[in-house]
Amino acid sequence: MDTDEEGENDCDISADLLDVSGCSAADHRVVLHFDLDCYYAQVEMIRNPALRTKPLGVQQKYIIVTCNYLARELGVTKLMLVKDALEKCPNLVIVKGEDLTCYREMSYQVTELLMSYCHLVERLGFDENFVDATEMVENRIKDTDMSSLSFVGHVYKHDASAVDVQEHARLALGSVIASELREALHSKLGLTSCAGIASNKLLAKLISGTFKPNQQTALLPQSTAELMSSLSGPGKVPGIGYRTAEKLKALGVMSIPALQGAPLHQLVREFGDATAKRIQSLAYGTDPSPVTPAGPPQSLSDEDSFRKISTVMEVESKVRELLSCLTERMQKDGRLPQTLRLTLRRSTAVNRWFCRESRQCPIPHHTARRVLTGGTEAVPELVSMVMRLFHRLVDVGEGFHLTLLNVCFTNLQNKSTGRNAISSYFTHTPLRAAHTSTQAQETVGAVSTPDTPLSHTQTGAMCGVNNTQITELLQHTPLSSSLSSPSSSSLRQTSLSQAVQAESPVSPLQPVLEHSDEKRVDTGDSRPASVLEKRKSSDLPPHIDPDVFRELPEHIQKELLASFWTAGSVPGDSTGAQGSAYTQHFTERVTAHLNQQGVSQCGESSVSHTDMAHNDDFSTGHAQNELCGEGQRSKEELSAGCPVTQVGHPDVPTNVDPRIFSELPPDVQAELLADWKQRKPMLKVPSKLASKHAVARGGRPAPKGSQSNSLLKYFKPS
DNA sequence: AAGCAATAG
DNA sequence: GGTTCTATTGCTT
Repeated sequence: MDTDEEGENDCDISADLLDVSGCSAADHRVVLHFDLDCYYAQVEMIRNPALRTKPLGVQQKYIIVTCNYLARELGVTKLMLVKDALEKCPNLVIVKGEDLTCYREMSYQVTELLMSYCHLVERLGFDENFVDATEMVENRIKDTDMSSLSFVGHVYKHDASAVDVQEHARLALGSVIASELREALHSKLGLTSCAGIASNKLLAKLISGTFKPNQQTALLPQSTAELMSSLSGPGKVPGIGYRTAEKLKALGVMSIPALQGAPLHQLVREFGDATAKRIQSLAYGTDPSPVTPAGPPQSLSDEDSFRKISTVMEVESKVRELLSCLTERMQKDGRLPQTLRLTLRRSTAVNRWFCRESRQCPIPHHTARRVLTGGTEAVPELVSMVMRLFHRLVDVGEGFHLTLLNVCFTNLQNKSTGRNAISSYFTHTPLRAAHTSTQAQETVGAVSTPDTPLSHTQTGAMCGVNNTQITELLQHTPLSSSLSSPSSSSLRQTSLSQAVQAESPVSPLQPVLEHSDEKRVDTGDSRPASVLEKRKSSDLPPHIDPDVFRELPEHIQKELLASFWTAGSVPGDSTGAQGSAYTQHFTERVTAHLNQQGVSQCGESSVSHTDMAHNDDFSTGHAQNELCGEGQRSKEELSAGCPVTQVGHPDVPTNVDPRIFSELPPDVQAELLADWKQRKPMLKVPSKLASKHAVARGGRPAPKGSQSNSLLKYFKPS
C-alpha cells in the first residue's frame, strides 16, 4: 500500500494543482521576458542602415550565426554553414561578427535602459532580459481606470480584445508596461524586440517567442497547461538541455505529459532530489526562481578557434593576442582579476572528443594591479603565466593539435575605494537609433505613438553621443556640401539644453530614478496624435536647419518631431551635454536617410564582401579580417567601425578618417578636437541606482562585492 | 580553490 | 549532439 517513503514526505506537486483555477498566491508575480530580434544582425543594421534592405548574415568563422528576416525568408537559418547559406541565397550580404565588442556594449545598454525603469532585471545572454514587473504593476493598478484598460499585443490562444481585463488586470498592465519598455528600446536604442508576459520566468520566456518578430504575447494562467503541452518534448523546456533530455529518453520520458506524470523516485534516482523536483515542476509550468538582478559580469574571457595549432610558438602568439584584448577590457572594467584561466580544446584524431580542458592559477597582486594601471604592460607576465598553465595541460613532447584557446579573468574583485572611477566602460559604439521599423504592425493600442516621455537621462544612448554621431558622419558620408551644411549647422551651436523642457507630459512609464508620486490624473490616454500633427516645422528646435528638415521624407520628419517633443526633459543635469538629444537624433536621421538613398559610402561599401567567405582556410586566426577591402584590421578596429590608416592628429580618434577630417572646415575641426579632448569629463550621471532593492527576494545578495558603485561603472559611461 | 559538466544565447 | 564566442551555475574533488 501506501507505506512508501515518497508518498508521505511532502506536498510539493499538489501545490501546483491548486492554481489551475486562476488566482493563487503562486501567480502573484508579473514577469516580463524581452528578446531582441535577430540581435547581432540588428546591431549591424544599426551600424550600417543600408543593410536594412538586404538579406544579411553575421558570420563567425565558417558559419552564419544569425541573420535578418529578409535572409530568413530566403532560406537562411541560424548556425548555417556560410557555404550553404550562399547556395541558398547568393545575394546574402555577410558581415563578420567574431568580435563581440559592439554586441556586448549594446547589450548592456539594453539592460541599463530596462534597469532605469525597474531594478529587477536579469540578463540571459546578450539579447534577452527578464524584468520582474510585479511592483510596477502594483503601483500602477491603483490609479488606472479599469474601464479603459486593455491588453497590448497578443494573448496566447485568445482574442486580446475579448479577454476580461477585470479578471486579468495585472497581466494586462504587464502587457502595457512591456509595450512601453519595448517602445523605449526602440526609440532610444533603435532595437526591436519580442516580449512575453506571464507569472514566472519560464512561462514568460516560453511565451515571448510565439509571435515574431517585434511583437508581444501575454499568457493567461488558464492557458499554462496548453502552452506546456504544446512543447514537442522535455528538451524544449528552458533548463532542460540536451543531456538531461537524453537521460529522460532513456527513462522512457519523451513528452511533457510523461515528465509531469513520471514517478518522482525514478527521476530522483537519475538526477538527484533537487533537480528531479525542479524539472518536474518545470513541466507543469512552475518556476519559482526569482528574477535576479543583473550585475557586472563575473568573468571576462576571450577565445579563438582555428583548424590547427600545433607548436608552442603559435600557442604563445595566439595567447598574447587574446591577452591583449582581454587586458584592455579588464582595464576598462576596473576590477582586480584574481585568477587566470586557460582553456583549450584538442582534436584527438581517433575520437573526435570535443571537450574543453582548463587550468587556472591565482594572479599575483602586482600583476593584477598592472593590468589596471598599465594595461598592456602586464601582458608579458600574463603570457608567461598562461604558458605555464599550458604546459600543465599539454605534454609538448607528444605533439598536440589544438582547435581552440580561451583565456579568462575570474574572481573579479571590486577596487574598494570609489577612487579609480575608471572611465567609460562603454566607449560608445556608433549608434543610430530610432528607425521607422518596417515590420511593426502589431496593434500597440495605448502607447503607439513614439512619445513615451521618458523623462530621465538615458546616459548610454544620449550623453556624449554627439561626438560619435559626428564621427559617424565622417565615416559614412561623402564630403558633399549637401551634408556638411546640415551637420555643421546643427552640430555647431552648442548651448540650448533647455528648449522643450517646459512641459513634458506625464509618462505612464516612470523611470525608477525619480519615483514621482504626484497624482497623475490623466495617465493612460491623454496624448492625442493630433499633437504631433500640429507641430509644424516652425516649431523646430532652434538648432535644426529647417531647409534640411524639409528635405526629409515625411515619416522621418514626423519621427523627428516626435523626438524633439519628447526628448530633453532631462531635469537637473545636462552639464556640458549641450542639446545632444536633439542634435544627435537629427544628425542620425539625416545620415541614415542619406545612406539609405544609396549615397556612395566613402568607397568602402561594407556591403559587397559576400565572397571571401570561404577561401580562407580558417587556419590561423588572422587572415580573415579582410573585411572592407582594406587589408588587415585588428578586432578592435573592426568593432570601432571601419577605421582607416592611422596618421594625423593625436587627438583624432582612431576610428575617424584623418583625411576626411582634414577636409572639414577649420571651425568644425576645432570644435571636434575640443570635443574629443574632453570626452571623458563630459559624461556623467550621478544617478543613484537602486541600493535599497539590492537584495530582492530569496535570491542572491546582488553581485559579489555588491558595490552598486562598480555596477554603475559597468553600465554607465563615465 | 580547482576543474568540469551542463545550459543558454 | 556539432558549428561560434561567450557567460553562468552547480557538482565533485
